[in-house]
Amino acid sequence: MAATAAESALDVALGPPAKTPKGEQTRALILSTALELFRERGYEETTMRAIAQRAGVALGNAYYYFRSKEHLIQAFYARSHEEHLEAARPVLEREKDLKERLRDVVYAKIRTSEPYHRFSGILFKTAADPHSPLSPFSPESSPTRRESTALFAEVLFGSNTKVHPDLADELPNLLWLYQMGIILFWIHDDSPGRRRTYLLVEHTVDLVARTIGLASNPLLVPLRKRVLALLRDLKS
Amino acid sequence: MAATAAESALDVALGPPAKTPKGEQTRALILSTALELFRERGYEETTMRAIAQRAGVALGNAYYYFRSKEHLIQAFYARSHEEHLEAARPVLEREKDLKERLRDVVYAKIRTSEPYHRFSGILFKTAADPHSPLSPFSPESSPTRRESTALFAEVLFGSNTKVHPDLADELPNLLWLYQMGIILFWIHDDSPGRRRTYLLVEHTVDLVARTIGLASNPLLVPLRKRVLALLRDLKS
DNA sequence: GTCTATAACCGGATAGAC
DNA sequence: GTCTATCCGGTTATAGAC
Repeated sequence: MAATAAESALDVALGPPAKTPKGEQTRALILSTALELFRERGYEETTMRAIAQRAGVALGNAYYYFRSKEHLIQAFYARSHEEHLEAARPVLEREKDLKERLRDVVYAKIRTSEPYHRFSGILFKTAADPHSPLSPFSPESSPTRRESTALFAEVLFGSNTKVHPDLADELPNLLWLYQMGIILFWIHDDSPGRRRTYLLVEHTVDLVARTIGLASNPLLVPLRKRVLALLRDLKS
Repeated sequence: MAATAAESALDVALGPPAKTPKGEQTRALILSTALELFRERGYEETTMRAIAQRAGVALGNAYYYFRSKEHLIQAFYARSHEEHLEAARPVLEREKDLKERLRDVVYAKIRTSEPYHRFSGILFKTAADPHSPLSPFSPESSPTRRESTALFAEVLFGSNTKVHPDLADELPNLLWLYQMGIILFWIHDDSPGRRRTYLLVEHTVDLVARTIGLASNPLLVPLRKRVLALLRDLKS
């Protein structure tokens, strides 16, 4: 189920041309060559010509499969999410405590992204541009975003913390946003072993989990209502 | 005082060549022409050749004053901050309530940035890359950032809210970060009249101001200590 | 120190032949 | 699906004028 969903996201991310098995193979070759070079030299330093050459295809052929250099990033998103899913699955099956689940899922994201730390800076570059189809908020990214959000829904509803029904719709989105914030921090984090990022997660995850648990507390009803009203208004 | 500081930031942003009055004038001409074109057509669609042509200078001359197209953005930062300062000054003199001060200063930022809303997307693109000298977190940007932070220090300490001394060092930074978050939202906000952004500010500013006021409350000592410890650790 | 003119390089992107 | 040729614009280089 999760795997099927991930594949569909990949399709969207990778775009139309994927008819024949051979074509599929060529695209995969180009993509992995590209990521290889990105890891080795960084994004800016990797030219489309270099990618094509190492992959043993013509420049134009690379553009046949990927509309632009940036679209390689979109494909990377999708692949990265798949790896995240896989790394997160065991935790979700084993652990039932919300805080632990949340922490381990976020850790999984960071761990699986680590080989691309340098490259990810560029990734966020395109992410911040609202009109780019590569923005995580863009319609083009919505499949991957939806799946990523679904993962957080599972973090939430598979835990033994009672989630107040009012929050059920919005919380997964907010957790996804929380993870985006962590990643933004991680991108700027050059401490050894990404110490700072882990520190930040360790502390904030506790805060988040506690807040979710407390949200049912009668004392917090007005605050909860207010936050929910704001969220609703922001969408309209 | 504020003006002097702003000028020094401009100098850094604009770079070395600025000896003669004539040169100063030429640079200003190139910059305003560029911003004009950015506003009209957007960043990507504006070529350096077009900027040079409309400014009536040779292409090489544009590069004489601005190391790259992106460096025009750095200059834009500095200019934008100056306008923000100017727009914020009357508020800071008139109003003493923390919440009002904070809101109006953030509003001033949004209002003065409004003509560049489209362009600002690109701006954030480059901002998000941690290795770019244009990142607001980079050393190159630190003068403008420092001044921007100083503005929030004034918001804080010029108000009639008692700020707990433990927080004095960090709060201005956090408020600056808060404003960055608002701007990130604003960039993605295409609602008429930027309704959503104003809504978000309206609600969160209240939360922020309240939290600052409550931070002295004995009940919150443990939380305050914890947050401060985290912030300290994140820097080490 | 400022500025012009012009040519060239490089790499992302496109067109069109096969 | 794949290739070659070409365009376009950021950037650099040069050589020289005021």
